[in-house]
Amino acid sequence: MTAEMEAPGTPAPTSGDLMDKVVSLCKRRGFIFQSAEIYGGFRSTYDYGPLGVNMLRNVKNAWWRSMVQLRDDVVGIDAAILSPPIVWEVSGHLHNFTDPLVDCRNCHSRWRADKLTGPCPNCGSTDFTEARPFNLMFKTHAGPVEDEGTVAYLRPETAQGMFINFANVLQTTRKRPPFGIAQIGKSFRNEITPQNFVFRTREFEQMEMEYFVPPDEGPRWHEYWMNERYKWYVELGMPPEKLRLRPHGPEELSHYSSATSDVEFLFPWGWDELEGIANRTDYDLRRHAEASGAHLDFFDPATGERYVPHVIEPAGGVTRTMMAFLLAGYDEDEVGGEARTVLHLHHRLAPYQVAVLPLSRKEQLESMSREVLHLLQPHFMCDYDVTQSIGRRYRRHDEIGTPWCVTVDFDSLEDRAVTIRDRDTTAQVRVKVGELLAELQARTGDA
RNA sequence: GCGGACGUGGCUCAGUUGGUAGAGCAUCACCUUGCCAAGGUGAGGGUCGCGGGUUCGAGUCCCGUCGUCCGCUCCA
Repeated sequence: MTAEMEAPGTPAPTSGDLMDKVVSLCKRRGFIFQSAEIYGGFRSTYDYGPLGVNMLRNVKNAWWRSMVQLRDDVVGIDAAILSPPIVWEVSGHLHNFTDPLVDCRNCHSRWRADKLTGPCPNCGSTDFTEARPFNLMFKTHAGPVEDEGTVAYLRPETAQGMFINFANVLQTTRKRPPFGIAQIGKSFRNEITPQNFVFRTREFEQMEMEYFVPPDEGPRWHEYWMNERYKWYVELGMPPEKLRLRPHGPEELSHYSSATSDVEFLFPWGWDELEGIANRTDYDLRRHAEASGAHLDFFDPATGERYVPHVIEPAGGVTRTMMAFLLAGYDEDEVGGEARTVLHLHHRLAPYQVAVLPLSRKEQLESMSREVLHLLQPHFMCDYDVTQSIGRRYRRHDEIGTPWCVTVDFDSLEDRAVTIRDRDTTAQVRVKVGELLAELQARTGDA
């Protein structure tokens, strides 16, 4: 595919209330709740409910599967969230994540003090508030005494965990460039303005991979990972017309990057970032090697060369990815003249893959249904629902994206067969219980 | 943090010039039906975000606070 060049923030042709509908669905069905809601809520924090936690986990598993499990050149780690100030001094975050900010008392606009040389560009006033340093990192104290010596930071990105463990991983895995270290975990940024539901929150979860390559191969691998990452979303059912790759302009680049491209999704408010693929060059390894004295380079016995690898980093947000799939999958259509809400989610992302439904509450049906449930549970995330009519239960599962419903009816007691009902087509197929698992596994397309 | 709008049961909302809370949907139970949100009966659920003030009396007026949305900001 080719990268499009449209400006960010292009208005989306999506209906304005799609966002409201998805947010409402999330709350109503138990995907996402506002945190500390019974106390009036706590800004920018969200709790994931019984359905949300499944989907969130599925997003992470799908990423891990594609980035680690299916590759022989990438290994995973899980590094600490608490970290000493030196890590962030060296990484540049202590400096570059700190902005001195002033407010114009006249027009109430906000400016960066270090970039403001004269009067307010907005209104010409010179009446500013005092400059206050605003650091995006959460600071805390590790240990019983709160003094300068105990300062610790919550990581604002997971990436540094990979850099400071570079030598450890190299030594223990016998990997050699090109190879990668992947990590999924929480990061924290004290954003001035969290926004758009779970799109930008102060506590968030990242999926990052640092891919270490010989210095002259950076651009080639950058291109490679842009394409790989784009394909990942498409494979999970993201419509290509709602996805694009957008290269950053020179002025947009973060302090560590020589080139960055974003995978963007067409959110209801416009194109916005799901994932950034950055060429971090040798910036981080070199800085940490200098500051720590550790050898963060690679000796290639074949050529006799020693070099500091360059790093290509695909870094995605877990919660905004989940949100994008919810928005892309949300649909309202008609079945038999009745309106229904349906979430077209890839089976690997849906909170439940299968719902087992006895046609009625008769003892024998329930008993056989539980037998079917226990047959499927080791292989699929399953729900079991006996309440109210079968039609209502189909609609409930349409709304939360369950791809397949398995219904046990009165004939099942005689012929040992059940009905598989498909979410997208509502088509039904009769299958013997003995062949049910194989049939469902075939439908996933997963070998 | 600043400016603007808003905050009533799980959801969507109604509550008239201040007089002591309603509807639809949803949920649950029973009956009925037996493959696409059917019907009947009944039930649970709200100190109207929270705190204070004015008043004989506040969901309705005033102040503060928390939260949501839109702008300034940012990037997973």
